[in-house]
Amino acid sequence: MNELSEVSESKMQDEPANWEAAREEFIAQWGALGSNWGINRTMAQIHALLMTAPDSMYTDEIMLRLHISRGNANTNLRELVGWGLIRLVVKKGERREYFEAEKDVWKMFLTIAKERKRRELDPALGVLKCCAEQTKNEGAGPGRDFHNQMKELQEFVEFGMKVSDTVSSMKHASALQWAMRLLG
Amino acid sequence: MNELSEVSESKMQDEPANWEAAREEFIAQWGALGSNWGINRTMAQIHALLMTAPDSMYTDEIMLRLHISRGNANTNLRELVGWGLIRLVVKKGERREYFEAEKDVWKMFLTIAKERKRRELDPALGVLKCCAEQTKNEGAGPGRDFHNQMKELQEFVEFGMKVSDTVSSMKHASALQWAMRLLG
DNA sequence: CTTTAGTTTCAGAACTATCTGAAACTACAA
DNA sequence: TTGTAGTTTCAGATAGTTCTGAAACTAAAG
Repeated sequence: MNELSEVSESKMQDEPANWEAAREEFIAQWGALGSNWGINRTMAQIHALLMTAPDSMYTDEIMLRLHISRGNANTNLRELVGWGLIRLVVKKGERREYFEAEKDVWKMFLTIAKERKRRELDPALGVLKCCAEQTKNEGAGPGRDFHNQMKELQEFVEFGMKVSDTVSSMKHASALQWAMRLLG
Repeated sequence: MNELSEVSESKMQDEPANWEAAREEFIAQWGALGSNWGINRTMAQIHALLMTAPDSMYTDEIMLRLHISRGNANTNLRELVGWGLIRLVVKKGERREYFEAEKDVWKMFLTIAKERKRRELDPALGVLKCCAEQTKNEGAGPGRDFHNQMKELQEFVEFGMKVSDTVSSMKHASALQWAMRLLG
């Protein structure tokens, strides 16, 4: 907050790795946050590392930097590729595989939203549909109430999914425009 | 799917606890889903149980029904009250505390959205702000790139929070109307 | 075919989150 | 004050998740 004064000098050349301190912090914290997000720590850390990497990196660099084992690095890199949050790059004349993160914030958001929908909404919808179906012939009374409740929840979830799909299909610009109208 | 035929007979009176089978299923599955949602299983199960309960219930009933210990029941009931997903009811002339769930879907959604924002967005924003602040004097180069990236993420998260707040402050009806416009 | 650099797998270790059960506590009533 | 019904707490047990390290595997190059 009050660093305005002491920071501005001695900055440019003396400490080439200065921003690296902030980066280190970011990687560590982002990893911790991963837990609240249902993403495991290593996966979040690798993502943070690659997101902030000036150049693409290969497995051993990542292992070294984060002090993790080969197995762990491999599993989580693959998982991240699966999500679409990082991609594999092959460099001409090089045998080993490099990885780089998607840096576009909107694309990142879409990827995460899609995956969360798949993991959270889809299975919930399945359960609700099944329970509603099983009780569709209940007459008046608690059975009917239960059925109605399942139905209501089902419709709500379906509705949410439709909104999510609509937003997902928007280009960044039009989403922004739309949101501005909502907020303004 | 093809149960239309065999279900319709023998339904109304013979099996008074028929819908209970579907309810049992719902409770079990909802509990399992809790994991993907960052909510622990017991908490999700208690919530499912109370959501589908015709009447309010007290601790011992819940313990019995879900086969959980008193400590566990107590902790998770308190947690649910904390979230605002269930509330404590005191019955005239009765000493013990009863619990009942909020059944309005929209209110439920708002409650969950608010809590998730608090647990997922707020801390992330903190990290981003801190990292952006620390590097605000970086000149051109990787340090500046890092700063810009943190800034971009920060703005995106803040934007998301604003949208979320706006939607949260809407009445169910107007939210619906707004969403229809988006979808239609 | 053999060597070498790199990738993948997996059993068990380490760690984390959740749950139990029993004891301590609270507060009302006799 | 003592008894009783109900609530809360918490140390240790259990279950679930993630990580390690080493061995098996793959494929390019000699």
